[in-house]
Amino acid sequence: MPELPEVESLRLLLNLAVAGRVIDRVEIREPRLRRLIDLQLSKALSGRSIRGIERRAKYLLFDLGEVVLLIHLGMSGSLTHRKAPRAFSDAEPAGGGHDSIAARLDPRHDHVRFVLDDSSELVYNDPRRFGLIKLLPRAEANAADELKELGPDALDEKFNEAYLTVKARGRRVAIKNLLMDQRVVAGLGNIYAAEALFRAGVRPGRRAAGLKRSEICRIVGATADLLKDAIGAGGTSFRNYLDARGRPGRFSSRLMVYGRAGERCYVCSTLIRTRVLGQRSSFYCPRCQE
DNA sequence: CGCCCGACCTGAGAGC
DNA sequence: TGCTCTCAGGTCGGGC
Repeated sequence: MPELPEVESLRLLLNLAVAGRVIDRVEIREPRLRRLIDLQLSKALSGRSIRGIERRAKYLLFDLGEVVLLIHLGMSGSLTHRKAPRAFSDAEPAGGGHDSIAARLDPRHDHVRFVLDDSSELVYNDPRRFGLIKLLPRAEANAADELKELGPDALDEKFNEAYLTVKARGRRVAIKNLLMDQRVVAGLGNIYAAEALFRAGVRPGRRAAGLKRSEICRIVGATADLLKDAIGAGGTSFRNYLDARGRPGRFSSRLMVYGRAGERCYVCSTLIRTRVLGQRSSFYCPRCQE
């Protein structure tokens, strides 16, 4: 699901929508995510104000003062901000509502609702329940198991040619798998690893250790450009990702290889191929990528 | 340590 | 229509 651009787009919208608001209460309808949600969450969060929202890799960190709320969307999670639920008499006539919010989200998978002091709510919806919602004491946030091993953010200056050169040294894994290893570089998933390699002109199956200096350099540059473009477009909606307003990302139409097996490369018209690497489908153009 | 694989879940789409 | 099969944006833990 959401990779760095989707989470970052979400963070920006949520900061506008809910920063400064106070959490009145938290309703947990389904605590069984990959790990059980702490049922004391409501008690621990009620009355706290949301100072701001940060991002590390694909994790959102809600700054609540003494504590930090860590949220990961897994493969299919979304977090949408909804205005106060309408009174029954205001409801849309049957068949009326079309465009709006979360119309595509199945309400059966609204697992957690954070009700705010203006009666709006933040709803966590996640059909596959691979996500994570966890509370951390502020002082221990950086040492949390989920965060302590993360490499530099893919948009960070620290993710540069020298760094990737060192990390690729002696590594026999495919470069795509290396890019998806969150301990090496944080934020890339299956879509953006494939897209970055297309932009860099490097095949996903190439062994990391066998890359030329110039290729490493192009991968780093392509990754940064790609992520900035994707964030600017509000991320990618391949299946059902929706942003905080319940709208799909606009980067989907700009994917060059992901999900395009058998279609023609937009650059050279060669058929896009697919190959499984590390149990994930990889897409590439055999002509544009060496 | 590096690497590979299955597990965790539900739903969409393809094929019969 | 309905069944069965495969696949899906991510981790995590175990085995070698």
